[in-house]
Amino acid sequence: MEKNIYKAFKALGEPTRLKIIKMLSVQSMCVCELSEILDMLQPRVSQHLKILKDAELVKESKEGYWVYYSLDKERLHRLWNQFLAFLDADLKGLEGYEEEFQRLLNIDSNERIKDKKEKLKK
Amino acid sequence: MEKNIYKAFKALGEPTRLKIIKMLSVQSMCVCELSEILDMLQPRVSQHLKILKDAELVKESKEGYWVYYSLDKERLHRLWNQFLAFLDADLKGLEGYEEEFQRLLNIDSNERIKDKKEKLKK
DNA sequence: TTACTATATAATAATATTATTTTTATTATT
DNA sequence: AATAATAAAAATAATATTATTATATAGTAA
Repeated sequence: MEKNIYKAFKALGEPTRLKIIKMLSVQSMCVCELSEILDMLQPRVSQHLKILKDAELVKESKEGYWVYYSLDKERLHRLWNQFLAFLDADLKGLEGYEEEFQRLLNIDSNERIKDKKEKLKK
Repeated sequence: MEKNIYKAFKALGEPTRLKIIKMLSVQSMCVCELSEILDMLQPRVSQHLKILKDAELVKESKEGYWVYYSLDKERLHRLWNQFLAFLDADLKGLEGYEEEFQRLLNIDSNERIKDKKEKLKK
């Protein structure tokens, strides 16, 4: 789940792919149209589309020669909601943060509280 | 504006930085706390924090030795709104898409309409 | 079949990013 | 002043990403 989030942000965090996404927000297009409109070589467009597809941000449909790509707007909203949920999630029990949670407890109960105690003395 | 968007997504699209962001969602922390909780070397944490700061996703405040970092949640919402506005924006007049807009017009008026005409003939 | 079009994949070179190690700067403490 | 703690910056090595060039695949048409 967390991996999906950073994968999708990574896919969005590249200028060529953001341009492709913007073009697909206008209308669905095949690779050759994207290639011509963006004035980029076809393999470059295909490679970036693959990354966007792996991140589930675009969908494809074949029509004859052509492979039409479209923006998955529903997925975009889901991504953001997942991200917000990830930020809101309790660290305790959050997958992949078991050790971080333990170390955070130690920090809290040692350093920080010790600091506070010292400050209180003054 | 568009550059800010992809820069922020790029900053979010990396596992170490996403972890830092998650930790800061729990509470503000100084570099040494992040470093210990995440079990990472200090320069690694500082470098990623710099990238997050450049993307304006975190804010810093100095207290004695310590530099405390906090998550700019308001900025996160602004980022997403900017992104949605970018997707909704009319291509005509959108900064940085002047040539793409022209080429899209040509595509539309040539290839696609030609295709449609041919299909209508059948 | 043969030729043609669109797309994907593979290979390569150029560039960028990441993590570590080392050094420097700043602030606090003795 | 001298020392210690925190953080940033610089240097380096390892890795990953990007764009291009070349090749392969798949659908279509003659």
